[in-house]
Amino acid sequence: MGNIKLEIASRREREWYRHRREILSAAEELLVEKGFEKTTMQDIAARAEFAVGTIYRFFKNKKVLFEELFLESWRDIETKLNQALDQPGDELARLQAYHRTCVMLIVENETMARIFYGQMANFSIDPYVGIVGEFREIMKRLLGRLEALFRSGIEKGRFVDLDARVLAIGFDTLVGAYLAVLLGEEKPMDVNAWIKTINRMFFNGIMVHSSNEP
Amino acid sequence: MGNIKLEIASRREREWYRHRREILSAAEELLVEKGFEKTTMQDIAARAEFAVGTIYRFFKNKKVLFEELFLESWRDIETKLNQALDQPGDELARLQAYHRTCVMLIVENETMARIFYGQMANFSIDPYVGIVGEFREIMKRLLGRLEALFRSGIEKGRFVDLDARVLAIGFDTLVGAYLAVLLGEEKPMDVNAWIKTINRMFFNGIMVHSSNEP
Amino acid sequence: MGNIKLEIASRREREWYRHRREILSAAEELLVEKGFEKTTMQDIAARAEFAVGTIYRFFKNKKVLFEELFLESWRDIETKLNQALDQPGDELARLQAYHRTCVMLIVENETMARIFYGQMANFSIDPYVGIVGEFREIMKRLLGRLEALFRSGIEKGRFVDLDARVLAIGFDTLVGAYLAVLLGEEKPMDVNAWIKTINRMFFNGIMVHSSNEP
Amino acid sequence: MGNIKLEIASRREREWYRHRREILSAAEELLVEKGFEKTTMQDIAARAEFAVGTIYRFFKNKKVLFEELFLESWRDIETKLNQALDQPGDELARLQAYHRTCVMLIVENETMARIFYGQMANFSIDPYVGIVGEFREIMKRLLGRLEALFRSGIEKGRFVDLDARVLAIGFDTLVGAYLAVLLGEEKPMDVNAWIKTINRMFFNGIMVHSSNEP
DNA sequence: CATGAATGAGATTTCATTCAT
DNA sequence: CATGAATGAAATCTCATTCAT
Repeated sequence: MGNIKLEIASRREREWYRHRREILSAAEELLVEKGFEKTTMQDIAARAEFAVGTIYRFFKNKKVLFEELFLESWRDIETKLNQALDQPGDELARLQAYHRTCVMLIVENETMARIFYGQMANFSIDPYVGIVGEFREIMKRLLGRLEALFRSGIEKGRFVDLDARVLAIGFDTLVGAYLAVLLGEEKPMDVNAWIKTINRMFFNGIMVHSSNEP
Repeated sequence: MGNIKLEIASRREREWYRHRREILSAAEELLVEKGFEKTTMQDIAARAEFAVGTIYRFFKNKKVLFEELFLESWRDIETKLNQALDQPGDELARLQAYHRTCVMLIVENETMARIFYGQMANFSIDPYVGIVGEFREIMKRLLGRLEALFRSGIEKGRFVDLDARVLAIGFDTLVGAYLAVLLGEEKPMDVNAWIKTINRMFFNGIMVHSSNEP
Repeated sequence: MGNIKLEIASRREREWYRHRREILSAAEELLVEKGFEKTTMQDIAARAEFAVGTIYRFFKNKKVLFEELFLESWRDIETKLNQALDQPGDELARLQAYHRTCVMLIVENETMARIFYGQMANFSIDPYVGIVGEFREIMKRLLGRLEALFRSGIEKGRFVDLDARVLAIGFDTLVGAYLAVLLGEEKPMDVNAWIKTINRMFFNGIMVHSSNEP
Repeated sequence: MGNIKLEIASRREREWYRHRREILSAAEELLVEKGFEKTTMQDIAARAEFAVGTIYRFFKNKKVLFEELFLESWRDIETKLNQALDQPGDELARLQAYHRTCVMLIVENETMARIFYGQMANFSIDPYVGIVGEFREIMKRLLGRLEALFRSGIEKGRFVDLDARVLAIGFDTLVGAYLAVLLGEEKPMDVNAWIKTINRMFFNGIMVHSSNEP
């Protein structure tokens, strides 16, 4: 008996979560296709195959819907990047793990990575969704960790004595640039070629002994 | 008589052009403040101190207004960057001129640079402004020139033998990263420190003989 | 067996009736708190601790729910006021009984009295609740009885020869004014002071021999 | 030249005011016919023969529209009643002037009087229009003046020594009762008969020397 | 020409009602 | 029967665009 009840509750819950995901996915698709302001709740409802009213059972309003869409993805991204930075190994190994994770994220989760990875910062979304703050916090935390990593490398004499903050920003930006390429190019660039070239270009520039062959 | 008419016509023309600029400037200000969709024609009219109807004498509709706003700025940016790349001197000197011009453009013309330089991506999401194509063309032309420059440097044995296209993209992105910093930081970063660090980091990585002290 | 069935039926019936009351009470509370249009069926369901669908097993629709809510209260009020007017004693005594009953009703059953007693008017504006007719009938019957009482008093020479209808309306309105005071005042007025003053003011004005000390 | 300009401005202004009145009148009609919540902006626009958007050029939103509708009428009512209370003559004369003015207001301006005169206080309008406060202030001011008048009469020994506040409320309510009659009756009651009876009934009850024959 | 009042299509959001579980 | 998720019609409000003055 208890099991049956539990199962029923569980099924409901699972269904609820599935519907929520369907709505968020529809919203994500439309966000890419039409942008935030041009995506209407009618659009989302139609794409998710629900009635408009149903959308509002899951999300208080349009703003909240998109905020939750962003936050869920961003937090996932932050977690994964943190895991990369927490890997065992020296500074170089960690940065390379960060790099690989970024590329993976971009490939796996293009939409959100596109927005998250440097390409968002302000635009059409900015004035409407009051979420930029959270986004900036996440960015600030990640940049802070990168900066610490570079500082540690500089102190240990592994990296040349450049501004750790600029290095962190530069590294992060370079890594993110792959996205811009993905967007702009008709034929997507080869991931490995990209990683290899960035590694050489960037780390050759900052390693004290340029014996870095990844 | 003919001269007078010409003068009158000329004055009219100049006035017409001046009004057009006032409208575009108002639109630019509002674009930064409120974003594209949230900026109304009434807003623009009020800011430019014209009547709404008057705006429509200058621009067929809202879409065209913003397209012309972007195109004018972007073409100006392209011209200036081309001039930098056309300077006398070797590849390194030209890249450094490009770099300096970018920073100058960002500082002088933040609004458009912000949109142009790397922040464009989620603008590309918005199909309303059907101008992304033109933007990509400009980018493609500039990247093509950068790529050629790198290829030339590699062929002359001045740069290490990396993929010229990746180098071009990487360089351009790094240069544009200054904008992200401007946006994200409370206290703006020192321009010179930035230029110096990027120069070292990047060119140390790709110069065959790292005797580059700008 | 028959008895058992009867008992079961009876218990069901009693439960059905109890649930119906719970729903009506919830609706009444919300009516006061939020007004008719702003009270949603979801609100009522939540307050009554039933599911929305259940509400519809008791009442065909929202309109009917509120109609039944009003009618039940109003019929109760009519019954009690009729009992007051049926009391033994002369005209004055009956009017005073009517008066006391009104005050009691207002105190005991503020919500409905508020709607019933004089505050109804701009409810009559609302055509949604098609119940105004029934309300008017009840009012008409009660006013008719009051008018007859005044006419009888006038004929017996106990009241001065004024228009019985206007007297009835005036009396009824004065009595109802206590409600307006209850609503408008921060510190509620003393019931006894109110009754005493109204008695004197009103009956002094219409009694032939003003020896009326209630 | 100046005159022409002035005239043009004036014409615009007059037209603006006229349109505003047309909208308010349409809203008032519909308020009586359908109630506040059931009256839609579409309704008002259709009745006033404007487009919906036009209504919003005159009133920020529905709430404000109705607030201005009420306030304008209420302030007019307050002014007229104050004028009645400011008339030369003794307390009795002023109260009778107040009474006559009320009846006149009710007859001339039924809708607003209906809402203003005791019949509003709380209902469908209450939870939506945040104007009840202003309404109560006006009521409080008027009741205050009535109370002072009664107190003055009591002190001069012209009225019997009853609670001045209850007298004020009672008088005001009685006077307003005519409205309830207007609403409930098919054949409207004779104004003069009403005034005469109320005068006698009420003032007989409170005058020390009942030589009051108006 | 310039003006800005008027327009009305379209967006967001609510909520009475239904119906599969 | 009870439930409450789903529905979609309808309400409010916005704003690009037109056009009489």
